[in-house]
Amino acid sequence: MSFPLNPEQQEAVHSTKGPLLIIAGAGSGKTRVITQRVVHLLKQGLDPRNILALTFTNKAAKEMRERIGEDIGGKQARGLTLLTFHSFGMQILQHNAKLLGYSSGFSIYDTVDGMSCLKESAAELKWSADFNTLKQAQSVISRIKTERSDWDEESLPFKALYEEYHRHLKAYNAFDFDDLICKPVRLWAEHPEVLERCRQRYQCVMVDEFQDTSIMQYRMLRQLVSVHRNICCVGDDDQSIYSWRGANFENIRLFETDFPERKEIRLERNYRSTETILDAANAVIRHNQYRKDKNLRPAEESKPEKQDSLIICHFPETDEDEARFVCDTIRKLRSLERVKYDEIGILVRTNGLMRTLESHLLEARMPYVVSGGQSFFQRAEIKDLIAYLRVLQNPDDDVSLLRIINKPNRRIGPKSVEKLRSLAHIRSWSIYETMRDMVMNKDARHPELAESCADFVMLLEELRPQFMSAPSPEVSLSALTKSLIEEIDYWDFLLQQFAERPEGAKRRFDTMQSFCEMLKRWEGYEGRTERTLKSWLARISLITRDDLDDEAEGKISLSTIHAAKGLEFDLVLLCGVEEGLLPHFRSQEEHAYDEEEERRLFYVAVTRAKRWLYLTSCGSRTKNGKQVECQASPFLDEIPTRLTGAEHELSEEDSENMLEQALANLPWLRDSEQD
DNA sequence: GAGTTCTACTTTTTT
DNA sequence: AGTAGAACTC
Repeated sequence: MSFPLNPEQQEAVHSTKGPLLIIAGAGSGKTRVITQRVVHLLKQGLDPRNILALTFTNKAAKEMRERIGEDIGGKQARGLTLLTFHSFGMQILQHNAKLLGYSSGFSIYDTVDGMSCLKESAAELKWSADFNTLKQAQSVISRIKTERSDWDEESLPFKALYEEYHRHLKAYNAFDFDDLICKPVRLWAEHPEVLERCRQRYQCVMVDEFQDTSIMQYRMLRQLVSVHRNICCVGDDDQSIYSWRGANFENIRLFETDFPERKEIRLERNYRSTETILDAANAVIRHNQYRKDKNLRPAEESKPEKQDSLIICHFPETDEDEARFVCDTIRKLRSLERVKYDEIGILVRTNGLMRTLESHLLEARMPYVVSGGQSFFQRAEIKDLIAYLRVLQNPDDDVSLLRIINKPNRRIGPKSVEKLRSLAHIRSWSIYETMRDMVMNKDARHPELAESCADFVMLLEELRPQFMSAPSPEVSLSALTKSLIEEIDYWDFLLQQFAERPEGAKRRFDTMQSFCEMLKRWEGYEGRTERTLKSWLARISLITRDDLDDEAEGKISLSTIHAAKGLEFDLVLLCGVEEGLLPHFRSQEEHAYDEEEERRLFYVAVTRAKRWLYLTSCGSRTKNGKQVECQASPFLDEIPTRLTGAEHELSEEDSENMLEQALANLPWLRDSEQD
């Protein structure tokens, strides 16, 4: 990737005034352009404090920060604001919490926390809502808050619940994910002086993955830059795969109308993939109607020494065969083409498909990492631990408090909780305040309740000052957290819970230990300015996936297509290219647009491949324990047949080559290390 | 209030 | 298949 910038890229980097829209096809060196542009701005003498760069994932932010650091040195980039949209929103809220009637130690609720809050709100309204209705309510509320839809017949019945939910959030001093965007927008509208300060500061704004912005995020941007209009958005409508969480790729068109004076640059030279793969990708995406027309073409400079391989479509009988085929292919290409493990990506549409693949990789002793899937921070034991920390930071957080009130068992069961709740309600206090008052004032009316709450209250009262004054030279947060785990004897609690399977308890306990290790590393990081509990909580509440993929080196990536966006591999194996999976059947019921999104997903998967692309589609697969018949995905037919080949049996020559390679690889003969 | 057994259903994707 | 929640028993 050390080619000089091509003319379009040059232009993008050097256009620093006024609105700029960069349509960047897959593999067109987008990240490089953004980082170079930042570097260029800095070299022009712009104060890094005046630059705001927004991304969608922590991973992207991290990568960009590293690349800028490499180019210009971290020191010169200090003060640069390079954040995810959500972190940016959170920062604004932290600085202005008071104006919204919050305090700055607020909690941030993920979907699960939000659901418990919603449940309580429903109970408050005497709704006997079942889980599915609540799920629906949650998605309606989110749609409203991202401005995907307005109140209509479908959502209106939930309006009372919506309001109650927000009353609860506020009482708990908590925000949900969507609040991190929509509250700052409202804050700016109601307090122009706050907006003005931001405008003054951020003279130059850049947005990555612009096609993933929601309408609310777009409004946020527009508010921010409407005066100086120095905004650069980089995106690719063909890679918009997040509309289910509010992404609105039409924002690209909105941008064109709102900023008629914009400059528009297209990056269509692809530095990543072989011509075969590009042809396939172009052919597929052409079937989409709602898109900006573009065509990826190979960059002239790109490597003629690499020969083009056909795209292999393979149709195994079952998912077991598919997994076996994946392992065989990896073995073969490693041997014949010397593909390295970390240049291999196995992509799937749904997390559910990973299990079989994983077990075969394990059996074949192939090193791999999974990205996507349940995050470290969503595991029950970690959520418990975080709930403790949150309650210490923010005692009004009833949701977190209730999560741990009886973990480990303190004889505060549903009955007691109900009582506490009604007492709290009467006085409009938080549950913690209610408990504390009861214990401290030896409430004679509820002796048993006060009795059972006493230890818990005393524990928290004792811990809070310690945590609040940490870190001090003597005590670190991580040490405190470790002792917290001891104090509550979580280990014992786990043993009880996993009486039958002590390994399960062990695993969970280890997870908690690694949480402490992470905290320790975070604390130890020298560039850190704030090491308080508050900032740690803020930091981790926006990490949903493990962006901390430390040890991906030398390992195969097993990933959902969504999680693979932005990555590239020499060899991509896309599994489960089946009707109902890709396109996913849930998408077929709804809008016509959704078929296009599924196609974009397929397109994203295809364009991850640099040299070899394998697509598999099974005759049947095990789903939820039962064997289900499968049909090949219609998307497969959109790849011109001249580009595809069926997988052939290994020829004699291949086998010989493989044997030869294997021998050459024997440790005592090998002279050069690989992987 | 805690522990046990049974049922139902899950996940499409993630900040 | 595995888990979470509900119902049921002590």
